[in-house]
Amino acid sequence: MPDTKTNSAVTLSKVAIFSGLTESELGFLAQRTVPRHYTAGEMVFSEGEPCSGLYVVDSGHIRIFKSSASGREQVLSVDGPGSSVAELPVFDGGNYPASVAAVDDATLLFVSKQDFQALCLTHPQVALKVLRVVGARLRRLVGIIEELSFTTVRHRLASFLLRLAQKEGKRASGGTEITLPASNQELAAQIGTVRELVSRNLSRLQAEGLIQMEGRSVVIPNLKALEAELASAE
Amino acid sequence: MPDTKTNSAVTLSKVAIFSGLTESELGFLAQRTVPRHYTAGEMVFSEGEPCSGLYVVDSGHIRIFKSSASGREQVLSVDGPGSSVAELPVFDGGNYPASVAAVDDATLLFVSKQDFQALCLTHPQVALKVLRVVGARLRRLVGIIEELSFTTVRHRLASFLLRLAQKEGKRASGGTEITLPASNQELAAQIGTVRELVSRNLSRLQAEGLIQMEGRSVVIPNLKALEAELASAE
DNA sequence: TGAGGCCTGTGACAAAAGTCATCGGCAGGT
DNA sequence: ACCTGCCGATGACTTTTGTCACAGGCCTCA
Repeated sequence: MPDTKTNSAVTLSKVAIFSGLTESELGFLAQRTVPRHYTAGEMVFSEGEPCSGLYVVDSGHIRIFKSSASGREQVLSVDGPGSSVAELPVFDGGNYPASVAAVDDATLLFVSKQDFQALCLTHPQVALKVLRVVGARLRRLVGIIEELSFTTVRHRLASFLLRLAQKEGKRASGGTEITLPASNQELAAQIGTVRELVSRNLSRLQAEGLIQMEGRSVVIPNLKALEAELASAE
Repeated sequence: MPDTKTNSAVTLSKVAIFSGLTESELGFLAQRTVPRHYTAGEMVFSEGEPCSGLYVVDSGHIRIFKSSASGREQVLSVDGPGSSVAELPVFDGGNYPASVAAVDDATLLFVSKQDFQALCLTHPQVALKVLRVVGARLRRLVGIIEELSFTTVRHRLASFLLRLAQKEGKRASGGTEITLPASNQELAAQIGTVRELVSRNLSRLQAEGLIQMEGRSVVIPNLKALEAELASAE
């Protein structure tokens, strides 16, 4: 199937860590790539498993998360097309430090450890690109630690809403409109708490007039007012 | 001063990310290296500052930490000789994501961004080594997130004591002996809480017979018993 | 030697986080 | 149409965390 090959190359060219490669190099890599399809919620791999290679998101979204013995989850990152996953364990030889699952239906391209390491040795710029991507990842993790360590659930929720508004907020009648994650359970996992506290805090923010909810859609009438909330208890 | 040059080269050869370089390459790098001395508690750099290069610990120890507006601190890592610091911001061009200070009197070697990037391009293995080191760092951060998100102060404290026992515990009369960080304040920053809770929880562990304290030295009579504590509330 | 600084330990509280149980709504399947 | 399962909201309660205040020890420096 020649289609797979060319499609993969197109996808790869859009991936941050592979930008800058020539067309023939991309083609070479694409040949060694294995596309895998996942249905919503399906696991890609679990923490602790030995790492056999890295993945590139072709379509759909994935979530990287840790789970606790008691069933709680903490989301570390949600990534869409063009993102690479598990670049790091490929290098340090250890197991996957966290689990990854598909959020919606998704297609990932698998690149084996060997192929990728070889590529990095022959193309030093790739390694530098990886380092850049990993830098961003590290910053995000430090940000999560900072929030978990210093702030309250309310604060994290407000901050989450603002991030969402900034990334995908639409101007709507009376404010900025955003769409919450599918469930409060999921939102809770993303800000490091439990379902009930998300529910309560959302209600409270609404009661205070800082947000207006209607199902999963939320309108923020005044971004500044919500931001002020962050400063208050830092 | 010829001493500086050769000493630096000796130090550099012991640094994980530079292992594998030839002697002449190390010498070359050592020439471009600037040794800086810091007294206990002195800041090396603060989060948010633009990143001008990376540091290698020659002697002494440094702590990497975030601080909150209200004055609390969260330690991300404490590193000794042979560790490199801030490898990552060198690559992604951003500012330092956290602050670094000397724990005790320490000497660090400074390597400028330019020199280091050039080195990575001419020596691809260096970039791979950096990736390996960064992998370890990332794992540690994920571990911190996991603990902050899922566990209690008591749990984190027990886990901290066990880590310490494993790393530097000495067999002593009646158990394994370890030495706590200089102050409860510092210990609190390392496990993500406040001074008072550390004090209380240590007292409680002692009351329960899980540890015996005498000043800053702690004897753990039964490692298994303390480990059991971890499983209880995961 | 005495004042100030920094540390620990602790009681009293206040606030936040989390647990448990319940109710009602809304699907999806049989 | 009805059962079942998942989800959201919410009240009641417990546990954990964090804050404030204060007492006392130890050290240093003037």
